[in-house]
Amino acid sequence: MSAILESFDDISKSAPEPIYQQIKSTIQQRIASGDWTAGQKLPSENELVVALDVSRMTINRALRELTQEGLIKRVHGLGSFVAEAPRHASLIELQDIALEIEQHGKRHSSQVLVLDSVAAPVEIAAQMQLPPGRPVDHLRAIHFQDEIPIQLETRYVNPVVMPEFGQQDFTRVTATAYLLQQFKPDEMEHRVSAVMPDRTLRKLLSMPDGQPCLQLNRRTWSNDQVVTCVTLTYPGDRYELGARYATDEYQLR
Amino acid sequence: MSAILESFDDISKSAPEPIYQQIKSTIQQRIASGDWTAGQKLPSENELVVALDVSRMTINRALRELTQEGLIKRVHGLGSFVAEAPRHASLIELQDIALEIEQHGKRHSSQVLVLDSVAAPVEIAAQMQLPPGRPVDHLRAIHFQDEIPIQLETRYVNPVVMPEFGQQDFTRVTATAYLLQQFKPDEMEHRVSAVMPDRTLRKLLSMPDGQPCLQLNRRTWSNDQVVTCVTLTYPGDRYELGARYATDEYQLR
DNA sequence: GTAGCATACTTGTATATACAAGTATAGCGT
DNA sequence: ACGCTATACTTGTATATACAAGTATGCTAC
Repeated sequence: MSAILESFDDISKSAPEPIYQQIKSTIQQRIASGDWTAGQKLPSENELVVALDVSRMTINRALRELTQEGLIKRVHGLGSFVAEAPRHASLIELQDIALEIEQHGKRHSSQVLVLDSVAAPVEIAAQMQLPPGRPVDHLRAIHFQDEIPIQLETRYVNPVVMPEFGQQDFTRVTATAYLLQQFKPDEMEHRVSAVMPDRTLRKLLSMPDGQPCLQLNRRTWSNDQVVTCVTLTYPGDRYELGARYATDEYQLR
Repeated sequence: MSAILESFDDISKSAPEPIYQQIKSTIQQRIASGDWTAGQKLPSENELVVALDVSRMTINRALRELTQEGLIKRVHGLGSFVAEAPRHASLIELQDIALEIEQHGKRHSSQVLVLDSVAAPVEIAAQMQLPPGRPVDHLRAIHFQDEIPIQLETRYVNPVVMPEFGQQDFTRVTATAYLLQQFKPDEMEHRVSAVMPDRTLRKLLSMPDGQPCLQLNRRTWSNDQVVTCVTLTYPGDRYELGARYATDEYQLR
């Protein structure tokens, strides 16, 4: 029990990050690391109050938001518990494919096909809310899970916001991981569709004839500017997007 | 200004629903009805405090959660504003297809192909966490947007939880709408995949040869029981799933 | 005129407190 | 042995209060 509470050592009241966020991050890390396993009971709010010397409302907010994000489950009158781990890539969160693959116990590798700067074609310019022809960084890479191609990443990046992007080595760190380090997205848009691959795409993803692809298009904003827009293409037979979460309240709109 | 505040008439402190939820619902309705338009400024927290005679923390919680759900946007030091309307079906929320189609100004109709009770096949039983062979209600329906087929719905329902399901007329009200009236889901799971339609499916959806389908599988829990699991199949060329939302904070896990 | 400062208003976070309501358990009486 | 109750602990919600920090506006000094 006290072993669990020791995880919360580095909560600082004068940190730039708010306290409730620090608590959330700590719990997230413990769960992600496999340190806390599914079904395990978390300390009660009151235990955390005395352990962290923080108001109960602050802890309540942290745990409530974690519940909404599906990381923990709370039962009125009983306690808080680590939720079952979702088996699929999350549609909700921004996830680094390398991390995701490794969390499933497989090996990730990637190959950069293209990394250059191009004049934005009209569709891309429209997506990025830039005038057409404006230079944008362009990346095309394949990601492998145990040597099997599982994702084609086609990404455009606004060089005004991310000037160093073109100089990175994306075989060692994925573009997603790099970008997440560099900025904090404040808005995202996801679009999911099913498409048939052309011959090039089929070859790149080692796909048999007649198999569809699942395509995820994501735009990411920071300070009301589109920082990056990316198209992730998955072989339909090898991948599934998914999400599972608690619905504290849902709505029709 | 006061016209806006009049929307909050029916907030009751003794209602079974919590106050913050009533506030959320009120705002959601006003936005959904088109009453409040994108970009419009909402009353400040303090204005709502005096208007509703409710603590600021309660209002703060309502607005904070609406922000997280992408319905409104808040700017520190400036105010709260109605967010831009998302253009696509949301992956996050449970959406009634009839409503969604009508919100795009089109006409919705649907045709029930099958509505019966069957012994649960093994895959369905597994999905619904029931013993195989247990009777489950089974619905198969096509949804049309302006006479064009746009979604095939294949649904299984746990009759223990929803005993009246088999007796409904699903040409007048969709199964989603009916179920949403009947219970409050407390957990959901979504899986999205790309599949090739077989001949039957191609015919039902009036699809040309060689076109893939986007398939959304959703399970819905209430009180830790699977109430319903549904597979929604869309023609790949006529539909796109999407979501856009603010990321108050995102995380890698 | 303009730069800079003061101010008023906004949201963001944190606290202490209170009561309601759900769950499990120990212990009592029969 | 069985059922009921009291109790202790849990989460859920609501309030009043406080301070921090961001934004816009208007005023003042130059």
